[in-house]
Amino acid sequence: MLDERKRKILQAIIDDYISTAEPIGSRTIARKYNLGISPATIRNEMSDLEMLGYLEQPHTSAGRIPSARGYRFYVDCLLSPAKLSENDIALIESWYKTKVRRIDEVFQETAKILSRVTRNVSIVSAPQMRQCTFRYIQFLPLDEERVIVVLVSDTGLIENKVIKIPQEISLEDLQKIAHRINLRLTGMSFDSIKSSLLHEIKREILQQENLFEAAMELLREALAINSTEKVYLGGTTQLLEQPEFRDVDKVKSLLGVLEEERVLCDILQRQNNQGVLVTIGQENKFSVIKDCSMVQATYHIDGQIVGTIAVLGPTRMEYGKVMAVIEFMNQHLSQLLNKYKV
Amino acid sequence: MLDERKRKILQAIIDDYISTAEPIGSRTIARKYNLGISPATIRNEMSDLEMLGYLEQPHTSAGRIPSARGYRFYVDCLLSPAKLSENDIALIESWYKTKVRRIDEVFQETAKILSRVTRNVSIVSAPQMRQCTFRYIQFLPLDEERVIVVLVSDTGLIENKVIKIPQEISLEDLQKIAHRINLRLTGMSFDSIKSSLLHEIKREILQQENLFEAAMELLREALAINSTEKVYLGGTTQLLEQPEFRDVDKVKSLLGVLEEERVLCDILQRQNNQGVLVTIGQENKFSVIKDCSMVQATYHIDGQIVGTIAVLGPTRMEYGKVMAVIEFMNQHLSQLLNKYKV
DNA sequence: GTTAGCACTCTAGTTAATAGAGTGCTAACA
DNA sequence: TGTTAGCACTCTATTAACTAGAGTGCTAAC
Repeated sequence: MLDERKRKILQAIIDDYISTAEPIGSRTIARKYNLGISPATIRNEMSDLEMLGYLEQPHTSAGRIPSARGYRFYVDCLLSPAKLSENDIALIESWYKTKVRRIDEVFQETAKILSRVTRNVSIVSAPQMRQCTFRYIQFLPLDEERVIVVLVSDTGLIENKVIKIPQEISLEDLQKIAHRINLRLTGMSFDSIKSSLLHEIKREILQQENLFEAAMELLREALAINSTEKVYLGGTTQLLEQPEFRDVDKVKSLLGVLEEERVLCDILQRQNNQGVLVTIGQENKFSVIKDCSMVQATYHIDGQIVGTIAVLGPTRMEYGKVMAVIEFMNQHLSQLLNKYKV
Repeated sequence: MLDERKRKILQAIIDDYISTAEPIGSRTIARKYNLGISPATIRNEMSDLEMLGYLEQPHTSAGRIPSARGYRFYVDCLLSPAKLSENDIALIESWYKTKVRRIDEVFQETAKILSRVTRNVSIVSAPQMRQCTFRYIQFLPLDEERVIVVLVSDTGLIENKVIKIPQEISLEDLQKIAHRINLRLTGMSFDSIKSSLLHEIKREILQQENLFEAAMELLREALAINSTEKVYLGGTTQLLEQPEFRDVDKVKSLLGVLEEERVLCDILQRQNNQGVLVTIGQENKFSVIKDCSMVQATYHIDGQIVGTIAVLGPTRMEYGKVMAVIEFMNQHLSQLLNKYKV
């Protein structure tokens, strides 16, 4: 659709704008990039590119900047698949190694690394337990009134919670109940453990005389552990580095949104294909980030979607690098999680 | 030291400055606060107050603003102990109630509430396990290569971690070891569990033939769980609301610091008395927050210091309200934690 | 001791002027 | 026909000059 020369000029403009954040004029292009044509010719081409919607002008006598459509074309057609630099890879791997591995630390650390390498805000959603498979439930003693419920998933996720128990139930009772529950639920996905099933188990335990009611309550509470999805955020400070966020009010509105965990979950779109997804400007559903771009990928365990990692920044983003980082980190994280898996 | 009239004027100026963030002139004071004296008189008094170091002038023809010393006097002598409004109390309690109680959620929630009510940044340090008492250690199965170590403290803190086990050790072996360890360590503070003691236990287990080496490694790893102190941060966005942080660079440097968990720990000073501690401007040891003030309190369980809650904001802070909130939340949190305690 | 009056100071905001970057058009050129 | 040089025109950002306003500090009167 675009001839070779237009592509080259568009690429030059976008590359330049990404690194300088300043509108680019025809002279600059002619000087910096040896395309063998004069500024005047470039001017004509730029005018065409603007007509076609790939560029826009902040005002008449300024240079051009890429439009959302320009970025889209850049990402889809102009970007050669970049490889991460040796340096970055080494950096990433060393960071991962230094930290002790508790599973939630892995996510926190991933968010941190992502933001440092890309110099943008990162969002990492942890696997939702509800998508995992039930492995077992266990009760540990705490005191006369309370026990610790430990819920373990197939993927090695562990949740614990302190809950009250009625006086009439002993720890031994609970452990018996846990045993029964485990027999019935092991291997099922948390999602498929519906209340109908719980009713069945309840009937079974009913024969175990009077403790069913309390026990059921307990179980329901225990299974409620995994209701909220966890999201890890990294490098919100990076926002302030970007010239497009020189304005405090802009930062404020964006940071405000990022603090809301629920909104974050919504922003991340679950997707099923393995690739890296780039959303540019208004393509985002949420108006707060309509002048931001997001690069995200979803990681899997055994083909099951478990979570998403993403980088959020201004539309003027180093797409090539960010995409490479996201891809690399995604693989890395998947590997790491598979180690934890049974 | 200051006569009644000077106090009244100083109080008026600081009150006004706290709410407006603008330098105050003598006319304004005369108009807003009915002190029964003319602007000229107030001017003289203000001049005195400046000489004494309680006020300062941004430039000759501007009004006066409080100095750090002025704030200090205000906090120490002028502030009548404020009570929280019914409204705020209701708000706080409703917030606490809505959330499910997992112990780390309590801290996260506390940070959030603190920042919302005070409209400032809040910092909450969680109890360090090392200051708590060992209750028991338990191993739960995960797969052939890994087990989950669960560490439970006296205060109801629970830590878990997935660790590798050498092939030659069975889960039963581990449980025996756990039993022995528990016999020896229960009731001791984590801090007092030194390597010398571990050596002793090692010798004991040694008789249990070949698994001591691996088991010790395991235990050491397990006990390392609680090495890092956890800090919860709330409402960093609130910073941007304050006019003193209109400047992006200021925000950047402060937010950058707040992202470093280690620095946060250092900023919070452990203190032994029960009261609320106010640190104003340069009184802070850390230069990054030298134009900030901090209000903090330390919460206890059984007289043991376990953690700190704090509010950080510009020196121009609603000290009265913030102090009241900190005090209230501190008590509230202590109660809550004592519920979790054995 | 308090107050009114007044000259003086400093800032923040407004206006005016200027330099610079960039465009678009026209006409010449290969 | 595509490319290029030249030039007038446009718009912004920066600087400089100016002004209004708020506030002080001093003096003299009450």
